[in-house]
Amino acid sequence: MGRSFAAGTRPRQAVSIQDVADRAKVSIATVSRALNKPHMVSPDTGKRVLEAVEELGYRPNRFAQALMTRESGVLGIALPDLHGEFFSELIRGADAEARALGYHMLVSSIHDDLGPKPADGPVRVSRALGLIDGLIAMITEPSSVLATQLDAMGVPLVMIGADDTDSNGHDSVSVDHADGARQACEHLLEDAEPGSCYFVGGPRRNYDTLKRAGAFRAFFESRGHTLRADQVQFRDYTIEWGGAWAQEMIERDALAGACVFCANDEIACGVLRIGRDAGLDVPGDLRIVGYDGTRLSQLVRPRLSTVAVPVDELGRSAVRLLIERLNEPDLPPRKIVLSPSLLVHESSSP
Amino acid sequence: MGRSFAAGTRPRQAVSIQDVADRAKVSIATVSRALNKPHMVSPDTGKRVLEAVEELGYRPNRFAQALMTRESGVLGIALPDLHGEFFSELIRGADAEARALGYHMLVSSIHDDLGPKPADGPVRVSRALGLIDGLIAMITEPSSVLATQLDAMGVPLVMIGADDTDSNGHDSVSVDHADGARQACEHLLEDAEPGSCYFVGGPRRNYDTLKRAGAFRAFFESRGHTLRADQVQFRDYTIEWGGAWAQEMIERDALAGACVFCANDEIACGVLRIGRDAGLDVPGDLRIVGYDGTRLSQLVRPRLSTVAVPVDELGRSAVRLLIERLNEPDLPPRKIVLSPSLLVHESSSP
DNA sequence: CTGAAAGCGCTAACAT
DNA sequence: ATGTTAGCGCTTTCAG
Repeated sequence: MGRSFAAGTRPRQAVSIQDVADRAKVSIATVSRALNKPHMVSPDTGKRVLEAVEELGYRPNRFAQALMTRESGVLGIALPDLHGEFFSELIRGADAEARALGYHMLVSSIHDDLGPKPADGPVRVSRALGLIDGLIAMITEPSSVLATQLDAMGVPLVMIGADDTDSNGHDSVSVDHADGARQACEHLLEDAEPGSCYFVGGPRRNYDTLKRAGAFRAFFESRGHTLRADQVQFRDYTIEWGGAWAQEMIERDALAGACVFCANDEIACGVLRIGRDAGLDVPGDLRIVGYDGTRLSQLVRPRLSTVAVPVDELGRSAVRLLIERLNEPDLPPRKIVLSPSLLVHESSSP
Repeated sequence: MGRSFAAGTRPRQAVSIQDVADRAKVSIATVSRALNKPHMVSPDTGKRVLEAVEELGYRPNRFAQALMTRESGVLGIALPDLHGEFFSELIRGADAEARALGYHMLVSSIHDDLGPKPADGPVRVSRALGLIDGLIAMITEPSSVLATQLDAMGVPLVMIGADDTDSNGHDSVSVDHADGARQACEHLLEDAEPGSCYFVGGPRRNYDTLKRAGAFRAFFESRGHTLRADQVQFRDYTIEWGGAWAQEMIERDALAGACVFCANDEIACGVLRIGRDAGLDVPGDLRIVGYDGTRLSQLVRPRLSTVAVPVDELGRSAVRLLIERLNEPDLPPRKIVLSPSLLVHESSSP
C-alpha cells in the first residue's frame, strides 16, 4: 500500500509492521512497542494498534524478530534411538513443559554414524543449530566424542542421563538408578537368599545398566555376600535376551527359586515367559522385578513388579532447566536427580 | 575486526559474513555466492572463501538467511495424543526422511483444548508458525474445526490419516485400512462361519476404527451374510475393553468358536488374555487377529496375527510429500495410500 | 566473475 | 509517549 520498491524487489510478506503502522497512524516503533511492551504506549494508541493488527491479520515475521532478539523460542532435543515408549514419553513431557513456557521443541535423533567432520557428527542438529535457543541431549553411554561435540556447539546445553564426567559444567537431569536398584534388591531380599539373586543387564556400556548393576553389586556386598560371576550378566534390552538367560538358567537347573532383577521390563518379560513355559509358578518358584515401569510391565500376567522411572518428568525438568539457563546464563550448573519408585505387583510378592 | 558501530550497537555474532569477506579479500556478495552457488565463482576465489570460512569458524546466521530466503528448513509435525509406539515410529520416520533431505522436524501436539480464538486452537503451532516451512498434521477423527483451522494457517500442509473431506485440497497420506480389514476378514473366514465372526472396535468416531468396521461389514455383506448387531462393537483402544468384551462373550457362552478381528493389538491382547484365562485354546477354540503390528503383538503368546501398518513410512511419505510441495507449490494435491499387510501368527492359524 | 547497494521486517537506542 | 534512525546478517539485483 503506497510503499515503493527498488526494481526487482517485491514485498514478500502479506502484511508487515509498516502496514499496521500506516493503518494505526503511528510509527513502526510504536507498533512494535504496543505488541511487545504494552506498558510503554498509551492505552489509546495501544488499542488502535491492536485493532489494526486484528483487521489486517498481521503476524510479526519471526525471522526478523529473531534476527534482532537472537532468540527463536525453539529448543532442540537430541535423542538416541530409544525404545518407543521411552521416546514418546520424554518428548511428550518436554513438549508439554515447553508449550507451557512459550517454547517449541525441535527433535533430532542422535546417530552413531558420525561423519568425518565433527560438524556433522552424531548430533545432527548442525543445520538447526542456528535456529535453536538451546539444546537438550540425552546420553546413554560414556562417549567422550559425543560429549565433546555437544560441548563445542556453543549453545546452552542440558544433558539427560549423563554421567557427572560427561555433563561436566552443564546442567543435567538424571534418574537415581542406584536408588531404584537398591529398592528392588531390598524388596527381593525380603524373602530370598543372596545366593539366589540375579541381575540380568542390558548393554554392558549403557549408563543405566551400569548404574543398576553397580547398585546391585554394592547392595549384596555391603551385606557381606560375595556375588558369583553368574549372578550378574549383560547383553541387551530385549525380551529375547531375557528368554535366553532364563533358558540357560533352566539348563543349569537354577531358575527355580531364583529372584531376578532385570535391567528393563522387556528382559523381565522374557524371563517371565520362559519361566512360566517351564512350568514355574511366578512368584512362587520364581520372583521377578523389571525396570522402567512401561505399559508392557502391566500388560503381562502376572503383572510385573518394576522400578518406575518418571520419564515425562525427565523431559519436563530438562526443559525447565534449559529455559532457566537461557534467562539466567550465569547461574552455576545445576543437576536434577529424579527418584524412581518400586512398584510391587504379582511377579515378585514374597 | 576494524568494523565500527553506532553507539550502543555491538556485534552480536562471533563472526559474520563481513569478517569472512575481509579475510578472503572479496565482497560479502562473493562470500554468499561461494557458499550457496559455488558454480558462480571462480574456483580460486571459491577456495579462498572456503578457507576463510574454515579458519574463522564461520556459521551463517540462519535467521538472516531465512529472512531473505523465506525458508527455515524446518517442518512442523502436529500429532494428537498417540499411543507411544505409534508416536515414536511416526516421528522417527519423519525425522529420518527430513534429515536425509536437509530438513528438521519441529514437533507439536494437538490438544483438544482449543482456546477461544482460532489462533491458538488445537494446533498450537501458532508461535512456531512463522518458523516452519510447512506442516504435517495427523487427524484421527472427523473434526471440521481442526481441518478448518489447519486450512487457515496459510502454510503448506500435508495431512496424515485424514478423510478425503478433511484433506480436501491438501496433500495427504493415509493407510488403506479397508484393505487391511479385508485381508483380516478373508483370513478369518478361511475356517469359520460368518456368524461366529466379530469386530471389536476402538472409539466410535475414530477414523481408523470406522474404516475397519466399515470394511468388516462390507466384507460379510458382500458375501450375503447379514451381521447381527452384536458382531460389531465399539469402545476404545484398550486392553481393558478387549477383556471386557471377551468377558461378556463368555457370559453369553459365545466366545468358544469365535473368530475375532480387533481394531488394534491392545484390544486383541485383552481378548486373548481373558479367553485363555477361561481355558480356551487359542487358536483352537478362539481365533484372534489384531491391528497395527506393534511390538506388543509379538510379545504375547501365542503371538498375535495382526495387520501391520507401515507407521514410519507414513512419516517418511508425509515429509517427502511436503518437501515436494515446497519445491513445486503448484502441483495438484496428491494422495498417497499405503498398504498394510496381514501378518499371520499363532493366534489365528486355521 | 565480482562488487556496490538495496533491502528482508523487525527491535532498540536516541531524540523529541 | 512517540517518532527517527541505525542496524541485525544475509541474499539478490544491477552494473560493470
